[in-house]
Amino acid sequence: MTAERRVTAQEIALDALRDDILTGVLGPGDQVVQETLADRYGVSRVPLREALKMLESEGQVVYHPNRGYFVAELSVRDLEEVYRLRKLLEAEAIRVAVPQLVDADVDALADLRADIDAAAAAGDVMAMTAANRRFHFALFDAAGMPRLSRLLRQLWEATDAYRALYFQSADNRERVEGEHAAMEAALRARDARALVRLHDEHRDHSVRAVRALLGEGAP
Amino acid sequence: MTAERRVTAQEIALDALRDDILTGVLGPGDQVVQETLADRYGVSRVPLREALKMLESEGQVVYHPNRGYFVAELSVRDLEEVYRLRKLLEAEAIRVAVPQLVDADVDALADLRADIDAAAAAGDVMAMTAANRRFHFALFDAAGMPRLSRLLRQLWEATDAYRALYFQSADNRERVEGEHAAMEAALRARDARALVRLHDEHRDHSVRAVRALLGEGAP
DNA sequence: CACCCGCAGATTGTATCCAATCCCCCCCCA
DNA sequence: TGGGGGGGGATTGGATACAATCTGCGGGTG
Repeated sequence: MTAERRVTAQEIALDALRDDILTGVLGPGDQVVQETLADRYGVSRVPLREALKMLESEGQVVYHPNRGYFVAELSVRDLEEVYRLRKLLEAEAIRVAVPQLVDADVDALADLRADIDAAAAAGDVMAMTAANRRFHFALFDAAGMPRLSRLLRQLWEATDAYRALYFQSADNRERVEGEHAAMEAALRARDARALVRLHDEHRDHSVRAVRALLGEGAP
Repeated sequence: MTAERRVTAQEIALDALRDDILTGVLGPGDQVVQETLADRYGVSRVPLREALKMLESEGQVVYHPNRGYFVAELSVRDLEEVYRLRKLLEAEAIRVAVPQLVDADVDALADLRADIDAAAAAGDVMAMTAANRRFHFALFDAAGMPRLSRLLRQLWEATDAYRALYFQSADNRERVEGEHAAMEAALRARDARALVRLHDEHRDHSVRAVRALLGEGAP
């Protein structure tokens, strides 16, 4: 099912929208002007609107009938809620996944972690955020709970617009590198409890940074 | 925002689709033939497809490019996952909500509970499932965590196609009535721990019943 | 007899077109 | 001066039309 080839314009539009939101081309609060974007993506408005409906039900955009779609803005309150839910659900994913990991899984995770560091070294923030996501979700997906993965993806995407900013600070990138190394050690030790704790700290750092970003952004 | 009047065809289509899935007019595994349904709902295929995209990202239908949309089928494994996630998230909602409840909230919840019993007494299964949902979500929503509410709604909707069947048994209806009464008592006592436990038992009963339904359904 | 090619009907995917709605600015009037 | 219409342009909402794709079936072929 996941192996279905994608050629539809809706998929193109969905990917392009996600990318524009992630990279800040579409910033929080911006209206999504359908004709403009459809032209830019080389599709018509119908598949673009279908893509927007998916983003709407994920909470990445909000819809006002007859007025259009707007990139969702996160309040500090929203942000806290997202991270609180992530804490709950990621802990569950980790507790389920860790006992099932075989050595090959751990090695694969190590490779993914290396990708993050490589992207960081190359100074490619976009590649780094993408690799970062692959690393974390490889672990979450290992729980074998597809709905849980889906919910987590939604929660991560809700803060996509802010995550790229987070990684632009060299300080943050460095700290993340260290945290990921610690995670890998816990993985090798199959220490779920430690891994959960490391994730909690990891999130605490990033929520603090993003909260600061929100603080400036909102007058 | 929630107060926006809805007149768009997409909303009509979305409601109609949800209803058809809930009532079993569209059963698990059925293909959603767009033209047929669009005609039945009195809309064109464009807004119908937008509604389908929302259901897709909620997991109520699955999409195969160039083949169409199909009502999602739940495996026993899916079912267990949905209930496991509900357990986790509902416990969180309850723990947050209960300390914030004022007497008026509890009275409102009692009224909603009365609605369920009234519908049950009238033998109106559809009204009962609707009232049941209002009762539970009034509590969850009281946590003041809109994203949590949204995730819970998605999880509930994933089993909508099976919930109606559950309530068709008089045994189940009777047990649920007793469980709800116990919940109300715990609410009045502001006893979150007891309320969480009652919800866990409540879910255990229904997951068992739905699992039995799935067992027959899948040869 | 199994296989595969290809056609016809059905269904989906998307572009285009037009109607409905909204937003904003300007004008009018008290 | 302030408030209340009321266009007009911009934008969205939706229906239709057509192209692309899939599915099922029949016939030919090894």
